[in-house]
Amino acid sequence: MATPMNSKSLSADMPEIARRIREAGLKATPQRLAIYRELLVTDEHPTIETIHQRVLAHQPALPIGTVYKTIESLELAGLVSEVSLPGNAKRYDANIERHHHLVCTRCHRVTDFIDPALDDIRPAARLRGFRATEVKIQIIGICSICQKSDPKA
Amino acid sequence: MATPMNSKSLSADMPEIARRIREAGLKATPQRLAIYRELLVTDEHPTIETIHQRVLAHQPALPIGTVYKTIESLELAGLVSEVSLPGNAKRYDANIERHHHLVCTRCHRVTDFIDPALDDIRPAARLRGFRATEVKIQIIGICSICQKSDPKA
DNA sequence: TAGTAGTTGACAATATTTCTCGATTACGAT
DNA sequence: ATCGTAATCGAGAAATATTGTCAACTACTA
Repeated sequence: MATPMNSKSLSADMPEIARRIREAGLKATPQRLAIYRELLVTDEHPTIETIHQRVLAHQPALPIGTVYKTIESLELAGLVSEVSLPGNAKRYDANIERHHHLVCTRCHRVTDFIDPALDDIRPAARLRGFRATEVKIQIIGICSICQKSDPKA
Repeated sequence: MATPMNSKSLSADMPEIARRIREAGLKATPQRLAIYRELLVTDEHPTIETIHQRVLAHQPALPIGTVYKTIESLELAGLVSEVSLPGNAKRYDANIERHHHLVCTRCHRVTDFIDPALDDIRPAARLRGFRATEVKIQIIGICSICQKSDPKA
């Protein structure tokens, strides 16, 4: 399999972003391009609130309701996925590759983590009729940055 | 290892529930007993709203704010844990044993799933300094009940 | 270039969670 | 058994997060 174009390489490539949106059956409006782009250029799994603040830097006066609706349509189209994490607000991710998450309990940063070995997990025999389509793994712990800042805690 | 007392066996054993609460350093108030009990007798990972409705059957006029505060204190005491799942409201679980979750995308039921083999997952070498303390696994798919009601979808 | 379905903007409404503070209560110490 | 006290509860306001409504607008198709 060829290396898929990753998120970062898309950061300034608006025509490519527009193409993806149209390919998914959605209209390529400037609001959608800007919002989708914010999700593509970050790996921080931002909330709607954070996405909104960042898009405002480029698109003044974009109402937050539009961010909600846009994320919803991107999610239905399969371009974006909700990430279930502790906390009040939902978080979103434009990384469609199969990947897992490292969750730091101290700084709450969530890092993407790709490991094909984990993808092979198939506890099928024990699932008593459950037909699994996907496995999501969260590794909870302390990230390297937090360990350095206070190694013993 | 002896079989731990599971949640179901506690369902009507209020003295034992009170003992656990005191052991965790909390006062054993009637409200707390009722709320903690609701979480112990179900495996449905209910929301605060659902817990509130169920407790109301036994304790009329209990305000929902008290449910929020009680769940928070139980969580801080380590008796209850938040379960991160898709959806708007947080969900809670009194099952402290190490376990994972089967998430049905059709009926949204979440079933506990214990598999010691999965507990051995240690992707340490690839984690570049991340110190893992816990692995949470969600198996996403279609549960057996939903498969029967519409096998091909 | 016009028609149309899909989308946006403005804002109301609802849902979820946290906070404040005076009243009450569980529990250890008398 | 009663008291003192810190923890907890009850009531309700407030803050935060999300969804809904609908008229105006616009990207895309023909």
